Amino acid sequence: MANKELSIYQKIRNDIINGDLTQNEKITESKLAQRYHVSRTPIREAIKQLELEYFIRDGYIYVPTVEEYRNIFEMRILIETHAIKKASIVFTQDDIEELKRYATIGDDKTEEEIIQINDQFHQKIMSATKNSFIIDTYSKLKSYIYLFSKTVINKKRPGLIEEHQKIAEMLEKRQTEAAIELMKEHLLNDLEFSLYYLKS
Amino acid sequence: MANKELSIYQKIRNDIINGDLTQNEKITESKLAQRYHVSRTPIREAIKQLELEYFIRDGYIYVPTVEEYRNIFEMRILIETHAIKKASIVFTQDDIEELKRYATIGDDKTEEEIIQINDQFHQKIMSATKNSFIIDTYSKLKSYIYLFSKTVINKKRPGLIEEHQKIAEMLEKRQTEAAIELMKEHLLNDLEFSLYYLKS
DNA sequence: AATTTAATAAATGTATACATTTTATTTCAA
DNA sequence: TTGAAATAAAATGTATACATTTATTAAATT
Repeated sequence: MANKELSIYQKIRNDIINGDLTQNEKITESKLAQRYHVSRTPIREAIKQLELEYFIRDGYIYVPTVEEYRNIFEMRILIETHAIKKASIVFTQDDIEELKRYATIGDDKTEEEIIQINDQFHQKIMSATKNSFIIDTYSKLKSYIYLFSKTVINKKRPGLIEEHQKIAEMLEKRQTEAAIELMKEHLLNDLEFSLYYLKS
Repeated sequence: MANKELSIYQKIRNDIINGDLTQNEKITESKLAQRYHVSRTPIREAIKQLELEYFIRDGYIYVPTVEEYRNIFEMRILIETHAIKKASIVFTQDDIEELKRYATIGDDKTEEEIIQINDQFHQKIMSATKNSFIIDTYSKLKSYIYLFSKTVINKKRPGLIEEHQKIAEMLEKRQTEAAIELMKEHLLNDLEFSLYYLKS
């Protein structure tokens, strides 16, 4: 699986997502350095990044409570509805076509590929802001977005693709408010569906 | 001036704000290490933090263009209007009273004290979100918020205090939409006023 | 002279030793 | 036993040496 090429950051993140690094265990630089056979220096960089993305906090793997997961999504909804508003103003028909392509997924695709395509859908909408600071903030949620996307795809959440298509349609018709509402619902559906599985 | 207690991060940030570290100059770890008489290790941490706050980018001091300053404020407005919406729902009269105190500034205060009190005003509103992720995102703008606040206070922007008071009033009357609009205007006024001085 | 290639220098990345601080453990007095 | 003080251990912070990558300069060929 070409694991050699993964950065330390990615390895640790994967191990957290897959539960190989257990919660409640104190994270120390030395322990991780041993585990991944590198010195403390690159471990530190990785921890910094993971703290930034709310995966590690105060030396522990951070497992959000349900309430905190809702907070993460409150933030995501705030950002993405803002982007939708912009998109409905600035997107050309070409942009809409591109978006629609990301909302159509052949059944020959692997799980990881579907995650990527769904990500492109949301990323495309974010691009409408033309605001690197906002896009950057969105990116800091990407570890959680990935975690949720993984769950949603793996457990085959019903309605997922259709919701993306509907959002694209409403943008095409310039029905801003409807598009905003659909996006909000879409994200909340992802949240509730995933919570059901993440709680266990 | 008890400069000894400032962290490297704060020293570098101050030097950027005061123009002692000039734009267009390539930032290298070694150079800064020499300048501040420490090793590269703590310099790296500081640079990381300043990159996070958009003060350094790609090895250079990042001086936003006017358009980019507007983008920073677009983000700030998005966050703070969201907070205002929440505040107008959840703030008790006690909260409002506290807010009003931050909107009243005696003329015995130093510039730095006024900056602090104004910050408390905005921070109090942010607290209404009860969302640590959103508050954290707001905090990442704090270096710029500080820079703008410094300008606005130092150049004595007219209307500043009155705007804070009006916002508190509208919250008290639970006039959500009006409060949102006032906050938006307030921030845009800060922006435009400061741009006038920062452009030179 | 211009453009590619080689050589050099300088930057960042990484490992490691040492310093300082924080946390855990032991010892002793009440 | 409980709790405070002393000690030990372990963690993070810092400095520094070395490795690797990237950028710069010099050389060489067309």
